[in-house]
Amino acid sequence: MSVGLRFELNSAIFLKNPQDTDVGRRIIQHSIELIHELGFEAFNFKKLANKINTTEASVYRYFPNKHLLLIYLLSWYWEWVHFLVNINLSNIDNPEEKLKIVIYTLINARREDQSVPYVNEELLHWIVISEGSKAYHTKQVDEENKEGMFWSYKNLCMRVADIISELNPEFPYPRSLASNLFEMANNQIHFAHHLPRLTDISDTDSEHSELREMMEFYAFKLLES
Amino acid sequence: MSVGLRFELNSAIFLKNPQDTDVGRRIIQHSIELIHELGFEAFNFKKLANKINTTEASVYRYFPNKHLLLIYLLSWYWEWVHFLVNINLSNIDNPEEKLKIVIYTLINARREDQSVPYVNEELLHWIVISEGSKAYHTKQVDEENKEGMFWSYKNLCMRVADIISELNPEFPYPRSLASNLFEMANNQIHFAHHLPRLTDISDTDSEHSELREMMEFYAFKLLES
DNA sequence: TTGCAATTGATAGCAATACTTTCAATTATA
DNA sequence: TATAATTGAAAGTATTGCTATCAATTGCAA
Repeated sequence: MSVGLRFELNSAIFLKNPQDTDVGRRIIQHSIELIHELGFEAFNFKKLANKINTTEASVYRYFPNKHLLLIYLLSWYWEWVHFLVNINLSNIDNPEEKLKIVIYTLINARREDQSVPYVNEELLHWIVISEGSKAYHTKQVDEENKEGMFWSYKNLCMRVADIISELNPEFPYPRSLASNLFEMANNQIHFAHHLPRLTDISDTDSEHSELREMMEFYAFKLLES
Repeated sequence: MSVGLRFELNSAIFLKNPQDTDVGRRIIQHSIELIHELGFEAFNFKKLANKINTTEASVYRYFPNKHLLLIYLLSWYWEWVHFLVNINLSNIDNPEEKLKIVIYTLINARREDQSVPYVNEELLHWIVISEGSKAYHTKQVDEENKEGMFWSYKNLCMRVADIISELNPEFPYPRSLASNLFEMANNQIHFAHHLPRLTDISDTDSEHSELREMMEFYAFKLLES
């Protein structure tokens, strides 16, 4: 039984596709809850196995370790955002409008009603914000990158870079601006929440409209010719 | 015997000031080398103790755990950059010039000749780039922040925010721009090195002059009125 | 210079983590 | 209904993260 959306993630990330089985989907669902609850450091496969009434060994049959599970969740998230971006851009021609929609979707993906029963997109967004950068801040980045494990993130990033270039073909830093917008979106939310002196946006704004305004200001100011 | 520079870091970070003793300074020196060599995840106090011919127990007498040792090293780095910024700005009045110098110092601090015998500033810079964000991406951020453990970073960031406001008092996002410049400096170097499709700057440029140009472009474009 | 305090070294130990292995029971599929 | 794939159960191992104890050494103060 296949339910709802299904993303084809790089098979180097997992040992057995968790989208295919009940245990697999329970791993996804409850690892999101547990990582969100405990933080990535305190999270482990034993606790996860207990929570979903299975064994450590079974979890290890899907993922070689918790780091790859994290990469899996993050890739899933970026595939999902990419999917939403595609939907939201389908009728749009004006590149300015496109960039605005991208910024909106980056920040507010969780508000879209496209959803998957075993994924809590809002919690997953918090994981992306709090733990996302750990995916590629390791000694094994290069090998993992060679295996294509960051493809989902890079691909979406480059999609945005293309829109930036479309908007202003003379702009010399489309990729850096794109990746910076992604990092900024996450960091500024994180700072607003935990280190408020590092940001001008407030933590109370659950729609992130201040952040959205700021990011639009950044992007369009930088891109004006 | 006190040697060279000495920074007063928040005493909540350590149990005993490592700057004061020989073992302490060896901990600093060799933890930098070892974290750089192994990455933060594979680094631990046992390996460190072996490397400096002491015991695990002794290391634990200085730092309660490796996470706080990381925070210590990062704080040391930001204090040191702050110190260099202060020196480099001492005769400068023009706020544009100030911001340029800040950007230069952020990226090229390791080239300055002010140095401390037991700290390899170049390696430490790599640690800041690769492991820096792990300091505040944990479940304990809020407690640690309450204890003032991120003061060095926040303080320098706010110093830069002040320069930004001086340059353009109307600019609505001085803190966000400051923190974004910090994050950008690190991330773009990291990307150039490991995930080159996420940036427009190249990895070959050891002086980071491309990055510097880009960051100046960003800052001044955003701040023009 | 003796005497006390602080620091370190050496050793041991313990609970938790990150896996791996084996084998039997169950479930899907052909 | 046979066969393969999947899971559960249990046990085991090496490493990690950390604490405790006590003796040896060193620093400093009277």
